[in-house]
Amino acid sequence: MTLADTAYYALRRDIITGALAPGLPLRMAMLCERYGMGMSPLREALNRLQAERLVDAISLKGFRVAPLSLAELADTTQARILIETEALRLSIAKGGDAWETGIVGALHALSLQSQRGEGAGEALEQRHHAFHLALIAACDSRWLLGFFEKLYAESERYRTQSLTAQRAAHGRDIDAEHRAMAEATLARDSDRAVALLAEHYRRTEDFVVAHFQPAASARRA
Amino acid sequence: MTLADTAYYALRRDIITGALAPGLPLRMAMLCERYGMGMSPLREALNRLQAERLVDAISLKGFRVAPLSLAELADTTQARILIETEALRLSIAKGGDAWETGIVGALHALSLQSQRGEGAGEALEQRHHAFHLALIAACDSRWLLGFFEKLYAESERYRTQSLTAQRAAHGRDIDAEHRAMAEATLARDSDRAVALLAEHYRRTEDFVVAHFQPAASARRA
DNA sequence: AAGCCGGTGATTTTCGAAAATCCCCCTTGC
DNA sequence: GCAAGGGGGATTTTCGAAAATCACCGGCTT
Repeated sequence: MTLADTAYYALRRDIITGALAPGLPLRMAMLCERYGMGMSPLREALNRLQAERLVDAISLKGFRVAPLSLAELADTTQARILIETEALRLSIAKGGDAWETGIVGALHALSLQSQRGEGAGEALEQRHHAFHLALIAACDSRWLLGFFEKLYAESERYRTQSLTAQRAAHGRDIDAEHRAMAEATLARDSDRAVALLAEHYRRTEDFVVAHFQPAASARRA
Repeated sequence: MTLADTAYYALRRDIITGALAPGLPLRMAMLCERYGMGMSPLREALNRLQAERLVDAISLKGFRVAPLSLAELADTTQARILIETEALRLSIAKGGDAWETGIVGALHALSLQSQRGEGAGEALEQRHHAFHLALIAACDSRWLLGFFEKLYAESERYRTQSLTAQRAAHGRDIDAEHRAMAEATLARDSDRAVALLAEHYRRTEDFVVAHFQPAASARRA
């Protein structure tokens, strides 16, 4: 893996987790120090992230972490439901044994980690992503899967801004929602699976809206 | 505008028009010569294009123009219909006078250029893009508009591969299709507008499939 | 006192060379 | 004859400095 790839993944993670706050100006000198490399690989990584809308670039004024806003969150959720419900329908129509197996496995791994409690945030997030990917993995569309990844990353940024996503549990059993989705999907009940998925995302949006800290977004810079 | 931006737009155009053939390896020395700049801005442009799937990058082996295939074309068309039909429905629901005005104007400009005949390929393409954008301009979703741009670019690559897109006219009146779409849209008849749009894209796909020259894709390199 | 102009320092952008890596072909050994 | 190993050249990747641009501040004019 090249340094540019390393920089890309590191920056991506730091932006999604919020280690680099929304709106933060990304000065080259600071980034060189932080990631221990020259500016060439960093600039390449930033250009990729710009195309994914995780950073903004302004000509001759450099880069900054893309800011967050509730209006953008609504758009993201809406797009996400559109993409993933279609991908889920396609998967249900086309998926075979390997796909079903992947869902069952991902759900189990997610459930284990989720009961394990507070400490394991990083792994929990990874398994949550793996589960949602498993659901739509058989859709057989590079475009839909690519859009899914971008939208998932953007959604995750909002979730981490909401009180460190501490147990979204407020009157909500997320494990049960995941189980219900998996069940409807494996039963090849497209309409029910799609409805559950959309509802899942709408609730997540509501939770984020309720706990969103606009202060977390740095000023325009 | 920075050199990197210049390189980005120039490369993007050359890839979409086919001036840089699908599959062609993009050697830095060749690109420096062709675009008259050093490699830093070129590499930044290539990284952006990679995120848009117009070029492939393989670690330590450089970049190449993303290859085309009929399987990918089917996926692109399917994704395009999903995105644009939703964006069209939203636009019809939300659009105001400015939006309607934009459609009428874009349709007129397109029609003028299209009757003007063979010579004006570049301008025709630009107006064709402007028309399709005008239809969905009121959807008020950055994500959907962004996806539209990527999918449009990819579709355009296939169209230019098909016999220089010479008058797709084979038993087809494209102007009439555009007029019908605009009419249904302005009448706020979502279902009919969406059906016409989807049919428009399916026919374009069929035309491309019929005239596609697989030889045009350079070998794996 | 308010507004405009110019200079200085900070920052981004770009270049060209150095370092690292890969590809191809030739040699060598079995 | 064929596979494995190695060397030379081509290519990508990375660095650090130079060039270009911007932002801020103080002074000057009105």
